[in-house]
Amino acid sequence: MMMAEKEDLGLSLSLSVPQNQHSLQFNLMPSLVPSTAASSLSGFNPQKSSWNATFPPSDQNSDPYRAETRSFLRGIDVNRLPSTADCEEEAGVSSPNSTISSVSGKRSEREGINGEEHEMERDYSRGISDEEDGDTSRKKLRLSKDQAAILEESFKEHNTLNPKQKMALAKQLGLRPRQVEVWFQNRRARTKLKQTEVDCEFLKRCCENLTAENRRLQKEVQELRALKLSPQFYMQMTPPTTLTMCPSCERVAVPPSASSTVDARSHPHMGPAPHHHRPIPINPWAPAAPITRGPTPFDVLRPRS
DNA sequence: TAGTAGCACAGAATTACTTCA
DNA sequence: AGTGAAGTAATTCTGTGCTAC
Repeated sequence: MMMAEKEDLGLSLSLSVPQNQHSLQFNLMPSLVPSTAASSLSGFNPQKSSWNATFPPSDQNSDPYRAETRSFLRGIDVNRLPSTADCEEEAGVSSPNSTISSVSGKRSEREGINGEEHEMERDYSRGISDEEDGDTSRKKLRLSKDQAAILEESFKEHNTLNPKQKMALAKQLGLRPRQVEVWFQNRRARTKLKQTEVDCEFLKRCCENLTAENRRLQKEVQELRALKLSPQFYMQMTPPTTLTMCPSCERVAVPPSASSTVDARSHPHMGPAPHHHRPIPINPWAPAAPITRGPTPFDVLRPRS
């Protein structure tokens, strides 16, 4: 039933946003990206659309059809009170292969209808019966499988419609342009919802993985801390007490007696000349500060630049 | 040129209805 | 037969961008 229908919708979703919108480019865990991501919404690519060869994609900024519509609208009063025909069109009409369960009530009055569309709406209103006309409850149409399939196909080609596309599709389906428009609106909403679900799932998995990684690292830190306390570890290392650091320049140095990679004589503050202050021993094993990390043995032994 | 009104359109939220378990 | 959940067509509201004045 619904599940099968849902699959038929062909909702191929991914983390990328369709068309011109920016992709969600998480690079956290590439391996986690759902397989659908790669092929996501490829159907929406307007560039390869064969439909667009017939009907240029709608462009809000430079849509010639909009301009056409506007210039037409300039000739009519779009704010007029609904005519009888308009009222009838509001009652809605079922296409031959779709089903209507009840009769619709009101509809936005602000909506302007361009000439062609207007005529079309009126055409559909002709078949209305008296009983439908009198019913004030909202009409709900059930699209036939064929209608839904065609709508899906065109949605795959492009998820928005310009007026010409809308008209053509409405004509093809035997629906009112408004119905086609509404279907596309709802379809976009469903797509977005599905996309959000996918995104949430992905982020959830990212979070889980990061938590696991964090736990692993914490454990590693604990192990290293435990290790540094063991005598064997000390044996392998130069005793920290032999290391000294100049508090002035924070360079590591060793007393002349100790062998080290850093020659105290070459150190400006620790040469034969009397030092202006006493070098302090470095304790690399001091517990790290809660926020700023204290020096590790590796930090101390690493030659400074 | 800037400001504004009118318009179309899209998205979000919601309602109302249908279908099914 | 009644009911709740899910799906979806339709409505309403709001924001945005464009055009004409």
